[in-house]
Amino acid sequence: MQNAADAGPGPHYLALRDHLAGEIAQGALAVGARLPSERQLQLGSGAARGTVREALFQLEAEGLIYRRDRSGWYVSPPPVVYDPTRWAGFMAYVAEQGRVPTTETLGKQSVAASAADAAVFGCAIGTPLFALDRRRAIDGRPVLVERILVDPVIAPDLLDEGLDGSLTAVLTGRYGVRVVRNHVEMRPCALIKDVARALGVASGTPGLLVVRRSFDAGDRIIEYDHEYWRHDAIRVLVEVRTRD
Amino acid sequence: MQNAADAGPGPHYLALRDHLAGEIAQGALAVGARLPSERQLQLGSGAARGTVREALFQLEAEGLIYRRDRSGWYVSPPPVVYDPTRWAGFMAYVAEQGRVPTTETLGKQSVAASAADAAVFGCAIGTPLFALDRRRAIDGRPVLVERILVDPVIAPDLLDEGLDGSLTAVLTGRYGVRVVRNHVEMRPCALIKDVARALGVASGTPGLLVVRRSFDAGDRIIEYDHEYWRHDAIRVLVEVRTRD
DNA sequence: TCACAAATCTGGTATAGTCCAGTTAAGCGA
DNA sequence: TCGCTTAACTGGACTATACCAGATTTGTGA
Repeated sequence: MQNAADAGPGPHYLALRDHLAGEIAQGALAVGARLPSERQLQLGSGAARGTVREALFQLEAEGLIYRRDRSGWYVSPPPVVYDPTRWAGFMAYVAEQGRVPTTETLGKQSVAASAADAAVFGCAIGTPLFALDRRRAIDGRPVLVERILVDPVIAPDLLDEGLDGSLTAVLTGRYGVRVVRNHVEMRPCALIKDVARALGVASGTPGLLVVRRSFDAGDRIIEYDHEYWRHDAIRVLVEVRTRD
Repeated sequence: MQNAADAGPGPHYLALRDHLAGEIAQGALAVGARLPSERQLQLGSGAARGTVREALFQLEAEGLIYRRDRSGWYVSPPPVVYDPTRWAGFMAYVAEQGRVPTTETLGKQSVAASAADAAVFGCAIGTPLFALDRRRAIDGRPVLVERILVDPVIAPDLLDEGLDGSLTAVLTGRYGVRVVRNHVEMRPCALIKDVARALGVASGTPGLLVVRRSFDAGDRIIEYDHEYWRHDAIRVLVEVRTRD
């Protein structure tokens, strides 16, 4: 009854959402700024903490804010634009947009192909595959974790390489592989378990799963990649000429 | 302490999530089936209702289940695959996948161009534009609402046409327009207000916003379309040859 | 048999706490 | 001034209720 967070007819949490969204849009809360704590918002709005959190979840779902566990809620930086029809690696297209990309290798190992993997690689279940786990950040903020599977036949010594840069560059330069076709699939998902931990987000945070397969001229699969993105870090853009 | 919904070390709601996800995967809960009510799950799992809902929200975020307001939670049907590089309209690609598409016109009117609209159409703010609001469903379940803006110069009598089918067909057949380029942008969003109401979902449900602009050979904008999708109804797939 | 009214069930919203485990900042001693 | 300990703070998880309004079902009367 005392501030902007009531007014409207709808639920309280939506009114608080609108209020905060307005402050972000007007710049009263700048990019990267920390919002007042949940308990402060609670006092300010007169709502219960659960209601305040409801409003914050909403803003999070829209990509306007994000949380840092036990630290606070922050205004999200703008997303990077990802164009699946362009064959540029993460390091390239993030830098192109004036942001600072970094890559960190979390692990590299040989794993046995699961049933799903085997179907993709056209091999038997249990066949050894190289698995590369990486975490990538933009301006120091982790935005995705990925697992890339590569057939050892294609790159026998891959695990000995430095893989904190562009994997594609390694495959092309060291092994002479040429990717000519890309198959990209996207769907919303929830970030849970290892993925959530690696990104420093709460389990259950919404995300975007990008599954990418690249093939060479002989239609041999080169990379099979699962990327788990923070949903607010990416915007997909496709520009195409009509083919009919 | 009495059923599968405890066990693990993590939070209770994740354990319950895993339990339900398992039942869906195994087919114990079939597509379209209704889950037990929140209060029943509460009794079955021993958790508080808020905790049960937390698990349900998680599954919803992953696209496994959806809710019908004040009716219950249901297992989601499989998503349709949307390929932005193919120039096929909704009616076409949904039918292609063996599903039944329907379109319903919610309204058609002339509106004044907003600042954003004017930038896209290259016209002055306030210039009249045709706005078409539609709701589209798959197998009877509403999956998206859209607003399409069209320049009256291109299709002067558009508002008199029947628009429950393919708008593109009308523009092509009646006005001789030929789309040669498409610009598609996607980002996760929250479905709120009118959109949420039109889709019959709770305000705040996660969704996917698809913004589409189509141009003709003269690079004149033909359609400017905002599609608000239920996030679990769509999967984006892009297949491209490398161009570098 | 059919139409309508009432009781019941369902999710939606909201309150008011509790306890926990990391983060962060304050304070103090060397 | 620097480094460490400690206290305060923050979000995460959870419980236990309560009331509402729309959806659904049940029951009843015509």
